This record gives sequence, structure tokens and C-alpha cells, in this order.
Amino acid sequence: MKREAETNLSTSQQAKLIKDATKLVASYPKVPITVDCVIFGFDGTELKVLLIRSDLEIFKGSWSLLGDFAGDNEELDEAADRVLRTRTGMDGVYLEQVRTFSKPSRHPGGRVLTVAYCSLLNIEHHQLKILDNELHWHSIQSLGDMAFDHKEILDYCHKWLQKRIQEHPLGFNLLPDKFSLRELQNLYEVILDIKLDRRNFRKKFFAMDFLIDTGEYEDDVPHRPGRLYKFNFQKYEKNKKSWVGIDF
Amino acid sequence: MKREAETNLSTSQQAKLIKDATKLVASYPKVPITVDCVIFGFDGTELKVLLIRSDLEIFKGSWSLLGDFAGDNEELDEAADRVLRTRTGMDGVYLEQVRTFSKPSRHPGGRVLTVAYCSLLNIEHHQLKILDNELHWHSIQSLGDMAFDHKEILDYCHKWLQKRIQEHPLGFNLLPDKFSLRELQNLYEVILDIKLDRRNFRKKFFAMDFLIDTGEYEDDVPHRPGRLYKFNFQKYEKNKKSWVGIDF
DNA sequence: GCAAAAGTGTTGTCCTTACACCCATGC
DNA sequence: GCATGGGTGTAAGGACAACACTTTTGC
Repeated sequence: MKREAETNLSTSQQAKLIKDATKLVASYPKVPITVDCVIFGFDGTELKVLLIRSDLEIFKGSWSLLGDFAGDNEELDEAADRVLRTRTGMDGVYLEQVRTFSKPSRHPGGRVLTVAYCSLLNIEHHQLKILDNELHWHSIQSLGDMAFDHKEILDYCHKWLQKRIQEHPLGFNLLPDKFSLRELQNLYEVILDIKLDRRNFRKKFFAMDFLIDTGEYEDDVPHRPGRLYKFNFQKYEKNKKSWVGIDF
Repeated sequence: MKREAETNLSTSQQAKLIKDATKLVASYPKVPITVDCVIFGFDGTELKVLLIRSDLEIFKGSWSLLGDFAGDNEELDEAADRVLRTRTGMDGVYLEQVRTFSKPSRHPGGRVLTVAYCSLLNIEHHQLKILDNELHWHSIQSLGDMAFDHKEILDYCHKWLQKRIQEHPLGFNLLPDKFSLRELQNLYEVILDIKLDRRNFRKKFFAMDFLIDTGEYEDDVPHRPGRLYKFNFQKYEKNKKSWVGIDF
């Protein structure tokens, strides 16, 4: 069953099969593909998103996600990395694929697919080294219309992020290595756009038992300093839960 | 901010902008795109998946998902529908986009992206009207290697489905209009591949309060007949929960 | 001493789990 | 009458929500 044909064939026969496959692929319709990066940033206070002015004349004045077409033999994950690198100068940012958008009318220049990638990072840990097209952080609260279907993509990714952060410890990458529980709670409140009870929040995280007490304290705060914790990524990786339970 | 340039322009100026955009898009690299349908089926006993023999000589003997390239101006959702229709004769099946796979080496004939779509249906409600390429249902337990990266795609979709069915009432489409709780529980046990406690399962669903007691009973069962219920889709739609709580 | 946030516990409610017996039906 | 699954309740433990006061620090 395992590629019988292939494994029993001579090299030249194989070469022929590959040539056939190549010919077949060459006959497929081809479509321009872009990747769009939805980079959410947290500055300790607010959730923001990184936008540029659209390159396209027709969208002059509109804000746009960071996008570019995918190169001829480029994996999409790499394309997304490249876009982020070349548009912002940021490096080593973890991106996750969210969804592919394919409405034929989404690009005024004809049919273009786009694959949305999403990240969440601490604005203060990542310097924008390139500022072309007025690249900057926008508050998530005050977004107007955007180029293409980018508002729809952004909204989709925002919801995706809100769900994601409840199920995965994304948030700890946004904080300093050592952080106070106020910082942690604030992060969740901002991203989820809700208020949480302080005592219950603490209980919750202590019960999860993924926080390491460093024994150190904040300084530079104009009030009583809080204890500083680290997130125990190793323990988390080991204990990852797989089952959640039917609930809808 | 809202497309200033556009809204203030004459029709001919707009036409020019569209032409420019079209020219730009024409300069993008283009990539062949396929859609692959991962159709899970439930027959009351087992979880199965719909496969065909690969069209490609190089994968002769290997099983493959239902796929085809996307047409030139075809939205991907429609392409997935079309693939399913033309490969199986099934109509009106609800498909959800799961993920795009882009490894450059995934197709022996060169770079081809594929977008995976997933569905879950009751095998007995959907007749296969076309059986080309040995189309048939395969038990999910006994899958060997597959063509392309289709095993990887299938595994990804299987996990996606297991998560999805816990958070959305997908399962009710698999059952007859009126169903017994045994049928419902069996469905979850098979799809999630776990055993559930019968009393707790009942309590759970009664507590959710989305089941309507029809007052009717099974017949044709070789044991005491169970009550038949319907799912209250309207009530579910109204009460959909949005918040689940931090948990990882 | 005042402002601001840290730190801390209890209670009630609800959900989850584990578990065992009698009942109705077909054969 | 036997096999098969239907139908039911309870008790214990765990999670969650609501809620207020004292402490520490900077200013």
C-alpha cells in the first residue's frame, strides 16, 4: 500500500512519473497568493495592531495589514516571516496561520488569495526598525475602514486571538521574564476586553501551578511592590491537557 | 479615511486605478491551488473517512483525499463544494475550512498549495452516487500511508474535528431527526474515541437544556426502547455562549 | 496621612465524577 | 427467563463567583 508503484521502480521510471506529475501540475490554473500578517501588540495598557498605509493607489489613505505576495517556491510560513521582517525589521516573531480568505472580489486587481497569519507580542520588546508607509501601532478600539477585506481579516483574527489566549499561554511572551500578577491580569483584561476579579484570578493561576515565585519584588512602582513570577514553560509542556469536555 | 481617493474620483479615474491594480496583480507569482475535502462519516457505529485511489500514477495504489485544483475565478468554498459534488454526487454538504498546507515538497509535481475542508455527516443519509477511483468509506482506525501529505492533513482534521464537536453541536446532523440518548452518546464516544459515563452524559445534556422530548420511543430495537429527542437549534442559536474561561 | 495596589479566605453554588439497581422490551 | 440497554439518584470533591479588610510602599 505504501507507494507500491514508487518503491518498486527504477530511478528512470520514477523520473518519468515525476515528469508526468510536473506536467499535470503545470496544467493547473494558478492564482496569486499573498500572506497578511495581523500583528497584535501589547504595551502594558492597550491592545494594538500594526498597520501600514496601503501601497495601492486605489486604497490611498486606507490602512492595511502587512502583506506581500508569496514567492514562487516559498512556504507560506516563511513568506509571513519575510513580510514581517522586510516591513518592520522585526525578527524571530512567532506567527500562526489563522485562515485563508478567498472571496474573488477581495482585491480590486483581480482574484488574489490571502492567508492570514497572526502574532501577539510585547511592543516594548520589539523595535520597529523600518517605518515605511507610516508603519505604526494602532489602538484596536479605533479602527476605521481598511483596504481590501483587511478589516474582516483583522476582526476574525481578533476573535481567534481571544479564544487562543484562553487555551494557550500566549500571554507570557508579552510580559517581562519576571512579572507581577497585576501585569498578568491586566494583560488578560485588555486582550479579552473584560474585568476579572483579582482574588479569583490569583487563585486560578496559583491553582494551575505554572508560576514560579522568584522571591523578588517589583520596584519603580508608586505603590506597594508586587511579587515577581516566572512562567514554568517546561511544566506546562509536560502537563498540557488534551481533553476539555463537551460544552456549547 | 474611507478610501478618500476612491470616493472623490470620477469613473474614468477609478477605472485607471483598477487597471493599475490589475497590472500589479498580474505581476505577482502564481501558484496552483487545490482543495482537499476530508469527509468524516458516521454510520452509527464507527467513524469513517471518504477516500479515493490517487489519480496520480506516482501514487498508484495509495489512498487520497477528495481533491482538485481551484478554478480560475472560483472561491475556495465553492471549489470544495464542487469537488465533493463531482467526486461523490453528494449535494448540500456543509464544509468548513480547516487549514492551508504549503510545504513546497508536498506534491511531487512541484509546488501546489492545498486548502483542507472538513465535514462530518451521517453515512446513511448521503448516498455516494459516483464511485470512480474506488471511492468508499474507510475506517479511521485502519489507515495506512496515503498519497501526498494527505495523512498529515487527515490527522490534523481529525484532531480539529474532535475539538470542534466538543464546542459545537455538529453531532446532531449525524443523527436522525429524532434520536435516542444512546445514539447521541455513542456518537461522541466514537468520534472522541473515549468512553463516557451514561448517567453523567444524560445529566449533562439535560442540564444544557437543548433537547426537546418528543414523547415518542424507539422501535425496532431488540431491547427496551429509549425516548426520542430533538435538538433545539433555535434555543442553541440564541444562547450560544461566548466566554469559556482561561484554561490550559 | 493619603493614594494605590498587594495580599489574603470564606461561603455558597454549581459542576463533575464515581458508582448500582430496577425496568421494559425482544427473543 | 435471559440478554440488552433504558432509566434513575446520591454523595464527595473540585471549580467558580462573590465579596472586604489589612498591609506596604511612594509621595
